[in-house]
Amino acid sequence: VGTPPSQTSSEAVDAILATLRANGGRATTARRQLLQALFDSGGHRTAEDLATEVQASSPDIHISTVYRNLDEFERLGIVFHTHLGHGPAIYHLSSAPHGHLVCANCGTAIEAAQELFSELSENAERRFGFLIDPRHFAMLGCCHSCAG
Amino acid sequence: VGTPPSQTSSEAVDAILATLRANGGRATTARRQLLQALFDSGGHRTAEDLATEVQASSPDIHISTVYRNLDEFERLGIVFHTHLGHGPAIYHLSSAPHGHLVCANCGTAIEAAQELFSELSENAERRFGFLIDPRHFAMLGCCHSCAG
DNA sequence: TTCGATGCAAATAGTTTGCATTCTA
DNA sequence: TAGAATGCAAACTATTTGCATCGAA
Repeated sequence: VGTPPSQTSSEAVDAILATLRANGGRATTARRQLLQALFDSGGHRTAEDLATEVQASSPDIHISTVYRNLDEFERLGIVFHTHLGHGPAIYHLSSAPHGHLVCANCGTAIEAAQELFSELSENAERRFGFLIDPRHFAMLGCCHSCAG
Repeated sequence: VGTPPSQTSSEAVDAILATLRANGGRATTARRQLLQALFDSGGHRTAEDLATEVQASSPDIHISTVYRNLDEFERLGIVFHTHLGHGPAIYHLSSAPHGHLVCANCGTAIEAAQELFSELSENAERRFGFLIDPRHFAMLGCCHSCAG
């Protein structure tokens, strides 16, 4: 489910909906709006954030529909969810894979490209035969300004 | 709150209770039993596991008491909690700091010493001034046997 | 015109909180 | 005997599910 940079977000939404149809799914208003919200807000949004956003234009779209669609999109590899700490999961498009560094003190989240984790991945594979996926977790710690 | 290897677990429990008293806290049955359960089971237990364990000898100890005491112990640096994935947090004594590698497929958790993360920590500090604490998070991925 | 998707309400899991009571120091 | 800790019930947050209805293909 690639998203060539030349596409507008609405073209990208249409492309995803076409993929959905091809998989026996249906292109509904809720899905179109949710995808548009994901493209528009490009970042760390909770299911509730996204629900609020789509409800601005379609007030009847229920949060359970948002959850169901986010799950479905995730199953298809279109979105990803991460836990930045306690509290709600955050969702984003999976087009730009990255990990997160979250300050335990102030909550600031830094996006970190996968290659930051490459040595760790090599270590884990060599020692344990374990293949790390740095996208799923947030890494806690202390950010520059909180460390003072 | 060091725990010299020569101590028995019950001596270690007494030492922690003494620390608690020194901090204006009180040495209650619930706390003694909870600490003993933490020492006995040396590893990844949920609050509910620990409650069940202490309830074997003291059926009236409530899960909310367990949560309150785990929080208190954590504030004092005696225990640590981690999230291995969705579902309940797991608690352990903080004496042996380690991170976790959790298989997204089968759920197996590998304990990994902090030094596995040393290059990642250096990278994060150099690039973002971010000080990683690898204990708080679990690292998802795929274990040796699931990778096949 | 079928069956996938939705809205709603209710259930669920994990954890936290308010408050009267108990027990440690 | 003061006030820390407890037991209990109820609240709370994030998420999931059952079911009747709606709507896309």
